[in-house]
Amino acid sequence: MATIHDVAAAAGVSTTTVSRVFGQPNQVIESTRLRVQAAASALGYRPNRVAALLRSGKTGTVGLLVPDLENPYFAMITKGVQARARESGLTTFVVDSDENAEREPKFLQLLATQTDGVLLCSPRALIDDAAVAQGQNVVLVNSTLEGLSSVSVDYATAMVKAAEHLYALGHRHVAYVGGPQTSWSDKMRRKGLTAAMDQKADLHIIDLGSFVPKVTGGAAAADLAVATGATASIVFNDLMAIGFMNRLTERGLSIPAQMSVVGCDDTFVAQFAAVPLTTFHIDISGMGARAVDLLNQQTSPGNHSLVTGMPWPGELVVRASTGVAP
Amino acid sequence: MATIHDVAAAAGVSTTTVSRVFGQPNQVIESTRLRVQAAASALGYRPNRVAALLRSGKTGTVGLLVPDLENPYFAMITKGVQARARESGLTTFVVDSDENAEREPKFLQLLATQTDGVLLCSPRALIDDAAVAQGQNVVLVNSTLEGLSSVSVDYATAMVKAAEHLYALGHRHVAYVGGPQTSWSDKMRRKGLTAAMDQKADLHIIDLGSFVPKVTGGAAAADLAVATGATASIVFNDLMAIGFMNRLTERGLSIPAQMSVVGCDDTFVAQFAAVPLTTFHIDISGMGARAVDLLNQQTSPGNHSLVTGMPWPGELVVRASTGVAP
DNA sequence: ATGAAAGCGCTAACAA
DNA sequence: TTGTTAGCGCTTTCAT
Repeated sequence: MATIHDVAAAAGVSTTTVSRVFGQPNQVIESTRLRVQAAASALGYRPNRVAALLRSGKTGTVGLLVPDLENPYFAMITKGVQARARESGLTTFVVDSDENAEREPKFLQLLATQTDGVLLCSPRALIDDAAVAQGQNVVLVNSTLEGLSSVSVDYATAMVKAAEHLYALGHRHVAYVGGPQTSWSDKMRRKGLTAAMDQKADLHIIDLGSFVPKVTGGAAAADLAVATGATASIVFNDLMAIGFMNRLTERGLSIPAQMSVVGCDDTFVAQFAAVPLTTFHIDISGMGARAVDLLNQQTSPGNHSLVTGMPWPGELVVRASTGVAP
Repeated sequence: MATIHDVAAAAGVSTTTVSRVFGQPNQVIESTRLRVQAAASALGYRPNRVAALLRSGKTGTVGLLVPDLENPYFAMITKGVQARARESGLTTFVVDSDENAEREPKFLQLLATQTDGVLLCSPRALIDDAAVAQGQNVVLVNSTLEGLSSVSVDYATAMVKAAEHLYALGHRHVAYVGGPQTSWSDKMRRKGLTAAMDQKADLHIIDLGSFVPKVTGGAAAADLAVATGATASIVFNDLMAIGFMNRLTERGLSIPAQMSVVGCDDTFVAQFAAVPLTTFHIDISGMGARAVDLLNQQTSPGNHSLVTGMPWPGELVVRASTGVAP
C-alpha cells in the first residue's frame, strides 16, 4: 500500500503538500494539485484514516450502540441516525449488543475510541460511571443519566394514553407485559401505568413481569395474560405484541373479542400483522436524527452545555387489535 | 486522557511493560502487573485503540456493509455475522448504504481501513476493481466477483422451486416483481425463472421490471401485476411481498383466491403477515456466520486461497398466500 | 504556496 | 522478566 511519502516522492513535493491536496485542496495551487493527484492515483494511494485519526483526533465517524438490530425499532433509529449523520458529513458505525447488558461497556469503549462520538441507545445496563467520567462524547437515547445529553420518548404518557383508551372501551383488568427489567424505558412505562391506576380507581393493571423484548418473549407472556382473566393487554413493544397475538390465535382466542392488545412504537410490523395492532406511534427515525444533532451541538467548540431535550412526542394509533370489553 | 507514559511513570516501569500488562498479561510478573493495573485505574487510563492499530495493523474488528438494515433479511445477516465474529474475538461494525450504490465504494473503503476485513453483502453496484486490487480483505455475500471469496444463496433454484409450486397449483401466468436491477441476486432469480419457463412450455413468466426492495416497492407493483391478468406473483423478497399483498387487500382482492403470492427469504415478517406468506426459507444468520469463517480462513497465515463455497441451501415454505389457480 | 520538523500513543524487535 | 530504541502514516505548527 502506497503511503503519503511515495506520492510525495513521485510528485516531487513534500508530504505536507500531499496531505493538503487531500485535506484542504484549495490551499494548493492547481498545477501542483493535479500533479499530486496524478501521482496518487497512479500509485493507488489511499489516505490511511487510522494514521490521520491518531494525529488529528478526528474520525468523521459516529458510533451507535443498540440492543438488537433485528428489532425494527432500532433499525429505524439507525436509519435516522445515519441520514442525519451523513448530512453532517459523518459516517455511522453501528454495533449491536445483542440484548446483552454485560457487553455494553466494552462496546461503548470500543466505539468511543474509534469515533468522534457515540449514541448509546436504550442501554440495558446502567452505564459505568467511569466511562462517562472519562469525558467521552456520548448522547443517550431513551435513557437518562446525570451528566449526559439525551433524547427520550415520554413512555409514561404513552402508557397513560393506552390505558385510557382501553378504559374507555370498558376494560378494567389490563395485563402489562414488561420488557427488560434494567431498561429505562420499561421503568417509564410502569410509572405511566401506575399513574393511570391512580387516575381510575377501578382500573387494575396486572403486572406480568419482564420478558425478552422479541417475538418469543411476547408469545411466552400470552398464556400468563389469559390466566389472569385480563380482557386487555399492553405489551412492551410491537415485536412482542406480534408474538403475543400469534400465541393467542394459536390457542383459538380471537382478537380483540376475547383479548384486546396494545403494542408500542408503531414499527412497520404493527400495520401488517394478521390483526393490525393498536400501538403508540413515534417518529423513531426523527429521534435518531435529533440525537445526532445533540452530539454535534455538544461537540461544537463554543457550546459546552448538556442538552436533555423535551420528551420526544408520539400518539396512540388505534387499529383492529383493540375493541370493547366482553 | 492519561497515556501509557503517565501510567509507566506512576508505576515506575517502562511503557513496554504497561503495554504488555494490557496485551500479554502473562508475560509480566504478578507484582508488577498489579502495580501497573493500580496506577492505570487510578489515572483512569484506557488504551488508545487507534494508536495500537496504527502500530500493529490489527483492529480486532470486522466490517459489514449492507444495503438496508431495516430489511429483516440484512438484520438477520448482521446477527449471524456478529455472533460468529464474537466467537472469534472480533467485534462487528455495521454500515448501511441505504440502498445507494454510489455510496458503496466510499463505505467499503472506510470500513476496510478501520477493520481487519470486511463483509460486503448484496452490493448494489459492481465493486470498483481498484478497491479489490488494493488487496483488501473482503468476502462477498450474495454476489460473486473474480478474485473474491463469497457465500451466496442459490436463488435460481429458489425461483425454480417457487415456479414449480405455482405450476402444480395450476397457475400458468405468473408475474415476477423484480428487485434492484444491478443486484446479483435479482439476476440469479431471473435466471431461475427463465429455466422454469424452459421446463414447462405453457408457463408464462411476466416480468414486471425492477422495484425498490422495500414494502413500498411491492405495493407499487401490485396494480401492475393485476393488470397483466396473472393469477400468481413471485416477489423479490418478503418485505415487498407484504406491501404487494397489502395493496391487493386494499383493492378488495382476496389472497390466494384471486392472486397467489410467493415471497423470498422467509424473514420473520412472512409468518406474521395478515396472510401468512409462502416463501423460500434460508438460514440467513448461518450464512452470515459462514462469511465470517471465510474471512478468518482467508486471513489465516498459511492459507491464501480463495473460497467460493457451495450455494447456501434453502427450501420453499408453503403458507396460506398460495392456492389453486382460479 | 510550499516545506521541514516534530510528534499523536502505541507496539515490536532486540537487548539486557 | 523488563527496558531501549524505533518507528506505524499522517497532520500540524512554524518557517520560508
